[in-house]
Amino acid sequence: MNSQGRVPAGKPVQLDDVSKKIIEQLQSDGRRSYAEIGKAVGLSEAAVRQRVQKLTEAGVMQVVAVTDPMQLGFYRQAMIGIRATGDTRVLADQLAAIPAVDYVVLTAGSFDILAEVVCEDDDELLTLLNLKIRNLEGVASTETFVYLKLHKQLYNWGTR
Amino acid sequence: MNSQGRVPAGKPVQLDDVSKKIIEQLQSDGRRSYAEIGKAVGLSEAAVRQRVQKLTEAGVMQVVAVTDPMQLGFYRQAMIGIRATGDTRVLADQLAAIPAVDYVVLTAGSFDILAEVVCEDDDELLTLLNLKIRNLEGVASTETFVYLKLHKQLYNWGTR
DNA sequence: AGTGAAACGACCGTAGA
DNA sequence: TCTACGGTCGTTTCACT
Repeated sequence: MNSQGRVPAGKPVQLDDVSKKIIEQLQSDGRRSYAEIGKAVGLSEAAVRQRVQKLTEAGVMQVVAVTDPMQLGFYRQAMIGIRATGDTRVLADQLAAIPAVDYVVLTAGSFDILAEVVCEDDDELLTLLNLKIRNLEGVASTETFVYLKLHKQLYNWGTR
Repeated sequence: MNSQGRVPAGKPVQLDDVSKKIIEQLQSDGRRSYAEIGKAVGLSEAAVRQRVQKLTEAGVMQVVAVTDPMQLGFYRQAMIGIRATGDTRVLADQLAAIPAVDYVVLTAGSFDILAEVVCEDDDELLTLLNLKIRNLEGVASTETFVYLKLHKQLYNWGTR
């Protein structure tokens, strides 16, 4: 069970080179078999499986399907910078509850919150902005950055 | 092979409910077996396998490992808003080539480019900003939004 | 933490509706 | 595009190191 957000995190984990290699293997193909990964990293299948299980339980890594919004008919994406009053965490919760909002981060800088939204078209984006987001209590002002082209999107944070 | 970015995209695909359910299954666990998914969606193992293959080839979906930067020792993340001169695509290419940059999008608005960076600490972030990003030709000015708390992060764009 | 082996289950290709 | 089926390979469990 795990479609939303990042895992709460278990214990801090120190990764050796072998675990990093295992993660790299799964980053290029999440369905690669443990046996095949084992050959690539020089470990038995069972050992690979144990490590993957631990890494997953610890919240270091998870294997999931990621989808392309464009291919699914969501042609408008945007990042919305929000200047807020009051507790930004409360506001962030409300934003996160909106289905079209797929990313919320609290920031330091001229915005307090950055929220990424995925919409079918400009109409939906406008409605979302004017009737939902800007109506939330604690939203002082917003600035919208409509996506023209998604240029790079990495999922392999951290191993680089 | 596919660790970087979004697939160039094949043909536009119209998804029926069954395919959407298959994607949902894989979004909650990318290693769930085709047989098990078949039971859940009422299809044979072979049929599920065929659909997953097509969805993957079409670039609608991919199964990959995603990792948590924090757990891997990258304690500083930030979004960098960039105002640019000249061709933003050229600049975006240069940004994308920097390993610490995991996300680059060309936008309309008061920034021309948004780039997310993953760093080990403030030192690395400072170096990155001052010596790499702000030195790139075509960067007029930048604004940095240091992440205080990542609040929501969805990978299941598009099915909602 | 790791290996190896045997039973089981998943995966893959092909044939056929 | 789906089901059915058989061969192959991956996974699981367990005893052992």
